Amino acid sequence: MMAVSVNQALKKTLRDHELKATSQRIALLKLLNGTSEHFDAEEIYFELHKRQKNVSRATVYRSLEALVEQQLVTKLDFGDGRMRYERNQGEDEHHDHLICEACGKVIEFFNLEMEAQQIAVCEEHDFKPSSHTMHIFGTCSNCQKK
Amino acid sequence: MMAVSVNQALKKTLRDHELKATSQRIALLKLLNGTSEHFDAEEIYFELHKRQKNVSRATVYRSLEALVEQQLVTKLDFGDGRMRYERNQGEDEHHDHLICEACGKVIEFFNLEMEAQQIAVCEEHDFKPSSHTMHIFGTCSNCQKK
DNA sequence: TACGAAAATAAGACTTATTCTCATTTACGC
DNA sequence: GCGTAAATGAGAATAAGTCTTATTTTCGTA
Repeated sequence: MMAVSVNQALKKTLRDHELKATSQRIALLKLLNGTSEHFDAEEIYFELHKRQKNVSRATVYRSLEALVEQQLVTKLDFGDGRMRYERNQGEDEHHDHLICEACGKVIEFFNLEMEAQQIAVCEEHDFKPSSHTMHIFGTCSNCQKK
Repeated sequence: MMAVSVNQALKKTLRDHELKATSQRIALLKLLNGTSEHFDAEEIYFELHKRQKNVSRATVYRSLEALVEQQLVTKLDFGDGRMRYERNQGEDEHHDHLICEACGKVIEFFNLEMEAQQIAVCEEHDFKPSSHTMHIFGTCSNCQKK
């Protein structure tokens, strides 16, 4: 059935990144794969248990770390004291975030001009960038009306 | 002597912002005022003690919170698990940061075009911004040579 | 200048996200 | 199928930051 080949694909993805294909990592990837939410570690732990995958908290953290290192997952810091995680879809799926302080909603955006300016700033300072965070905090359309 | 009038000025600053001018807050402002470093709470605690101001940790956190709320101080999150603080110099001293992952050096920059793009993105999404973080991580000029 | 209410502080207990330890289990090349 | 290196589980440990409560301080008013 379907599930088998999905698992096979995830196994291959993991192995292609020099990670052992443990059932825990497969479950974790599958979870992040199937959502646009930005889960934190505790939510991931809870969601996996809901799906009968009793992965330990330590493994959640360790696996996420490994996946982030392999750039299969991105670690996000929205400034509220815990990290969030999102699946990297393709090669060039980079985006930034608008974060609503009222309802927690996260809007993803990409702005080429902004990226270009970042590169320009780095060049000015002879700085070699490896990553960046661009988060705009404020109030979303919906929450402004309330 | 000099120190008196500096203290008087800081007292006025605090009172102008509806904060009681306690010796702890004055010492804290004076510390941040006199440095371009981005101290974390523990460093501030340590520096104050070095200067014979035995402010408690709780007060360091509470005072910083009050100063941030009054926009006298900016709270920065460089993603390493603790918050940093910097004095706001004037009204329009906003800037972003290049952070060297090798030596920890922080380079401040301001890019008008980038700020303009941020506003444009917000308008596109009918999003009302209150603040943003733009941090570029990478390797500084010096560390690239090593 | 002294008084008193409200606010701020000190000290340390507490919380919460994350990391570490170590005994046990699992993946996977042979 | 075997052996070894890597991964996991369970819970202890850590660390940044918050909370509690008794005490002290600020500052408007007398």
